[in-house]
Amino acid sequence: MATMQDVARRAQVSVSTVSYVLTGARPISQATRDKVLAAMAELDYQPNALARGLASRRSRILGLLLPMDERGIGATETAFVTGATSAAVAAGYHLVLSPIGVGDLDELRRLASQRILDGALLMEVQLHDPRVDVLREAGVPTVLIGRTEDPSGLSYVDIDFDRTVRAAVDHLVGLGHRRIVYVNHSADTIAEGYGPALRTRDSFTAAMTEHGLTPLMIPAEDSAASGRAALASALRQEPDLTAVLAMNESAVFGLLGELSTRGLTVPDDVSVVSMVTSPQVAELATPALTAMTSPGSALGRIAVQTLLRHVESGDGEIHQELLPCVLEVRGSSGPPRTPAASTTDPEAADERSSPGTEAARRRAATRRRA
Amino acid sequence: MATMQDVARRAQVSVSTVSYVLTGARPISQATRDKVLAAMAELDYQPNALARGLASRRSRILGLLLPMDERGIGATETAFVTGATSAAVAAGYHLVLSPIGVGDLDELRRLASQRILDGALLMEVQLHDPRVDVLREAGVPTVLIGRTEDPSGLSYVDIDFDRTVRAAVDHLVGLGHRRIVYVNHSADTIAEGYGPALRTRDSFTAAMTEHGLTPLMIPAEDSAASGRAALASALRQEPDLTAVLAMNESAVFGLLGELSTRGLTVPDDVSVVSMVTSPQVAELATPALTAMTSPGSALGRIAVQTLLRHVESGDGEIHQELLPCVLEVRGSSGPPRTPAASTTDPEAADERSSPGTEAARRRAATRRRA
DNA sequence: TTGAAAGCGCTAACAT
DNA sequence: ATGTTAGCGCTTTCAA
Repeated sequence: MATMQDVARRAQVSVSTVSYVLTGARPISQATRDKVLAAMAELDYQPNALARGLASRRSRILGLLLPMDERGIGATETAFVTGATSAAVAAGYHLVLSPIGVGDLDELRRLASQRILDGALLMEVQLHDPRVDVLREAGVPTVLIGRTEDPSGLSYVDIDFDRTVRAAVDHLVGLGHRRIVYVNHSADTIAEGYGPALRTRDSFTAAMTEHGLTPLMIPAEDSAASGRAALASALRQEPDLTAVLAMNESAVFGLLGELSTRGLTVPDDVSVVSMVTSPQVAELATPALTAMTSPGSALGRIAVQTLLRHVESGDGEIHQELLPCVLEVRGSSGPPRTPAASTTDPEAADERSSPGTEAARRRAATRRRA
Repeated sequence: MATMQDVARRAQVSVSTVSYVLTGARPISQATRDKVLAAMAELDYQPNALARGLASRRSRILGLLLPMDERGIGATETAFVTGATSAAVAAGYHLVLSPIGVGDLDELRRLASQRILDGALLMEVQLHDPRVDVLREAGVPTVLIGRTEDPSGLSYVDIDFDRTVRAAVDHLVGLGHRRIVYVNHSADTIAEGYGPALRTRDSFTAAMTEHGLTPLMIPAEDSAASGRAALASALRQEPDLTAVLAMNESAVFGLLGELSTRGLTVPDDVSVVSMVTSPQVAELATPALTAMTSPGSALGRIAVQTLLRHVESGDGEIHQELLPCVLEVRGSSGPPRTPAASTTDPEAADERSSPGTEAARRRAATRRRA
């Protein structure tokens, strides 16, 4: 492995000159630069990142702290990761992911205090997230993906949940829906203080109230079974519901299964809108899900750019930015069958008595639409 | 940030003694060790990873090279990652993920030549994978997750696709199925030389032939739409099929949707078995999918242990290991309706002429089972 | 059982 | 515009 010494010798210059053509920290004459570059190419020289990091106190490595629960990483997070990675590479940094959650504080402390990372991106931020403190104590510049309860003094990028929820509710209300149920994350998650769950809850309540409608929220675990249960519970509390807004991607599938089991068609009997869902996942369902698509890649890029500003300027100014998800209408949302008056419609009444047959007939008619 | 100097001074010993306490590379008297440890604790000393790496030529960082396509990382891969991470941490290493695919050879070369990684785990290995060469040229010890076409001289851990496919086929044949279709990954993927697609194809052919059955394989893109098309194509080529074995997790959902659209119930009309699928994803479907569960976490652990053996012994001996997936029977598989003789059954013949209505009737009957 | 000191490969003053 | 050189914080001979 060639070192800088080798390059310097071969180009007949000093090591510092080689270093400076690499870093660009001071002007080098074109002739010298060419000699050095040629020598590098001939020797297939690659700088030693550890040596450079030790001398410059900059590892040029950014960490993306990404808790991995058993459910995996969704397409939404993936888009974020790829956006962040390409932004980092474009700036000459490496972006490494570390599957560190709120439970692995010791490993985080190790990683943060060993001066391996120039900065960190924190995903899945809780309202009270101990990782933020660990990173601050270790002096590692950080950008949050998400927000703590009081994010003053912290840079973050996050989804604009308020605008996202309102856009979803507006879409459904615009179609004529009045009885809309919101299937949120689990009660535990809410109790833990998971921001998206709390913020969407509040925004949903506000949006519905402003429309003169009654908000009903049902929490659901991150599983299909819980989605089924949530739908059952929703129908119990609101038998006339015509639309479901769901935050919980796993639950959505159970919810759809339960609707089908009950002979209820989507979107004719019940419209479904999925929040913060990638197109890929939305297309998995039958019919494909109308969804609020998250700006994952853009969030990743902005987060890295913000972080680099902090890293390179020795803590620059705070940057806080919210991006809304974008509504993408697919097959799972449509106008309600009987706008707010199901009993006046004889066919609808009939349908209620024998939903299976009726639903099957209707499905046959709409088959080719999906 | 305290340095080793500071610790040495405070403990009244030399820096080398402090270093030896840390590395254990030579015996230290208990008294001295205690002094040093106390000083470290008092100063909240953390070794500088870059300095240590430069001096020892060991970064103690392992890379997990994990291509991230737009579909995200499944629960299977996640289990692998967590298994690998905990094994690495237990050995005092960091495990960082880098979203590097076969397309990012330059970034890989950078990462590999900069001496940041002591070793690498390569996921989603292709039969002819250029990343292997890049890593070998850079002298980075590597363990494959998966196999190249000729893996001699390379350590790897992989799923035992042959045993997995045979177990799945045996399960279906044992239930009485004769017409079984295999929905594989896409034709492009196969052409590219993606190992799992090729190996399962061959094993499926062999297993079916050994049972005296005719193998039929249908390729499908990684999408629900393609899963629908694959089912349509399967029914065209094999109208009497009673079971589908699917490798492609995304396609499975489209396939299930298409079955439902056609009024075919699972598992009464068609049994479905999903390969290399996590319990979490299997539960998303309605009914829950009978699946071959991958040994993700164990694979991760074994891969890291193998890699560390290479790293620490300066290339130890080759280790190659295959682990099969385990069959987990859920609601999507059962005995076929008419064991291998559909034309002798009048009701079945009738069903063929008007599948929609007939199926709907049957569904009403089985509704409560799911 | 411990200490002294020479690097590891690079950056960044300080010179000229 | 370029060269000289003192570290960065640690590991690891070589000595004692």
